[in-house]
Amino acid sequence: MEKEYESLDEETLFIVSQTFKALSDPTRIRILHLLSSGEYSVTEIANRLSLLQSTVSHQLRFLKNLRLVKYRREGTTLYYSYDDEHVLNILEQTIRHARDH
Amino acid sequence: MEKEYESLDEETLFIVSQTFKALSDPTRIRILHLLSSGEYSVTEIANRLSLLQSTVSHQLRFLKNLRLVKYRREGTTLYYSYDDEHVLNILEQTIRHARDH
DNA sequence: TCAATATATGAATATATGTTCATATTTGTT
DNA sequence: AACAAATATGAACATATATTCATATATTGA
Repeated sequence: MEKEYESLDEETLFIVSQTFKALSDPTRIRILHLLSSGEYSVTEIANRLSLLQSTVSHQLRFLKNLRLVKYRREGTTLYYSYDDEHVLNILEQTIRHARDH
Repeated sequence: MEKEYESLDEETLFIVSQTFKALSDPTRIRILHLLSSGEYSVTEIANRLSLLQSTVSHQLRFLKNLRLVKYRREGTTLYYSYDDEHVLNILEQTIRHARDH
């Protein structure tokens, strides 16, 4: 029934907490959820979600550092998309779980 | 391939962010991970994880408010255990994911 | 090279959060 | 009622965090 307890090493603890921290902010959740439907430029994300360009850029940097998103350049425009299917699955799974209240 | 985008309502966003916030702190992760192996009293949790009783109590209240843990009384002792299998699964899944670095 | 567009950056601010200390509360025992 | 044991609570503090504003950087085209 219950699993064997194995204490968590520092590194695992850090990675896990960072991952969930990324998913704990409403703005980042909205950005990641939008990216689950395709790729969007910074400006598009800002417009779609009614956020300042600066806010989006800051949060994308955060997500980029954790390798949760990636981008592709086209001229002066950067198209962002998700880069961690596992984490995105967890997010979408939790959204569904939250929706059936 | 990509899922249809459906904007998140306030309530869903709140629940999801709160859930991940619970999982974003190392202390709470350690407590929940310990509870995944059985039920423990506040003092036992504090001793096992080398935390102050007060710290554990505060964090357990946090987790209790989100209904992630529950307790059972036996005299003056409260035995805590997890109360949300779905969230615990997500945590354990992410720990495994983080471990194979 | 200049202008226009898209994005990034840094400082400032306000707010949220985790831990600690001291103490209160609750329950059971004598 | 008095005491001990287990847990909860509240205030204080230090730190982390998200957003905003102003500005910098980078790319393209004329």
